[in-house]
Amino acid sequence: MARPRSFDDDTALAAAVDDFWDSGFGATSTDELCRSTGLSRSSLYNAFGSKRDLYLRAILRYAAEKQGQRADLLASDLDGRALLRTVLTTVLDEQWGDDDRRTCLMINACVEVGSSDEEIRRALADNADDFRRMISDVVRRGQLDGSLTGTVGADQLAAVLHAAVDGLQVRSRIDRDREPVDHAVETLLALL
Amino acid sequence: MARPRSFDDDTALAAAVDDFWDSGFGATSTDELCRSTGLSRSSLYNAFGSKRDLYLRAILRYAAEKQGQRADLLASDLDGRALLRTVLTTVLDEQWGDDDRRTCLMINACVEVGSSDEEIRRALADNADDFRRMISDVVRRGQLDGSLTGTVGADQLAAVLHAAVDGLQVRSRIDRDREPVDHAVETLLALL
DNA sequence: GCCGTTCTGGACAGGTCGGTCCAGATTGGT
DNA sequence: ACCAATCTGGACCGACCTGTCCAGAACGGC
Repeated sequence: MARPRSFDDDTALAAAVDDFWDSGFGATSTDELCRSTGLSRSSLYNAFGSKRDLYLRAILRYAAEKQGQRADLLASDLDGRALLRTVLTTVLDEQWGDDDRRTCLMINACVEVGSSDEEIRRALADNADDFRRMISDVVRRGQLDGSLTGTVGADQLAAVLHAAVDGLQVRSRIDRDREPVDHAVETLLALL
Repeated sequence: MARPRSFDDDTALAAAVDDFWDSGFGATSTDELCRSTGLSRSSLYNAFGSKRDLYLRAILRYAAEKQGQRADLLASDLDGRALLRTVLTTVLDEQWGDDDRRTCLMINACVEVGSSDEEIRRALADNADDFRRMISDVVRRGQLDGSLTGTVGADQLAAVLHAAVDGLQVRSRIDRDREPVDHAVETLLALL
């Protein structure tokens, strides 16, 4: 009935995720988005509407991917304490393995956009809730198998652990050496 | 010998701090800096050199102010645990009292600029070290007066506490209700 | 009152920004 | 072979960006 699209939406979206992750929303130009996706301006705008809409789609895609990775981790048969350590170090591994040592796209978006766009805010909050729920599941597993102490509720601990790992990412942006960050993870685990 | 400046450098700098805190480095235009400081373009560039130099000065000024506030807090005669709670809630009070619920300028700068500018990176790292040292002092006080347990070293705990309060600020950007954040502070204190 | 020096207002330059628009290309259905 | 519908390349728009420049203003010292 009509001319078909000559590119794959999700492939283009993946490239946009990387751009926004690199430079944030404001500092990513539509020219750069065209370059990295390989799309012309018209195709980009025809497919995604606006830079802001594309940003929202990028955040949702990133969040869905992360949620999948979390499910994979939960399928592990490690005990609760070991799995919790894995969860925390996996986040930091990803950051320290990145050339620019980028913080999680979600943190970047929280800081840059925050609550100024309700739809984006909700996407960020949903992702944060998902992550906290996952951490809570891990802690609960540890409390049941005895590898973690059970004096404080898993949901409460998850909120603290989530905040701590986000803060460690911020710290990793400016630290030269990873050792203090890993040390903080061990200190955190020693408290549980 | 020459025409004197018709404005106060530090007053202008204070206005620049607020601009950069509002919008970050990239999204703050030099026009906006002229408007908020009341300076003309020539005066702004004559006094501060470039937008990047002004940004660095703004960060240093903000850090110095924060360091002063920390010294004031340390002069309190609260016991360690109560003072630690005050330190953490003061940070969050400031954020939740702000209309845009801005995260600390240092966090913003870490996320936006990171290590891409060595001079700025050092300023951010110095401030983070100062803050951790202060938290460490507070924890040590608590361990000496018995209000906090002494099983983990104060420096180690300070790193965790610093990360947690930074993470809670990120969370505060998108949460609608402050209660979960305060609850996390209490959970954190319950672990010590 | 004049001089050397610094400051100031505003115009200007050269580039980039997000977004629109349209003519022409490309398809599936008939 | 033709149509309706969608996609695509690239020109284009008006706004905004950082930084420069210069003519003239405003001072302290003499």
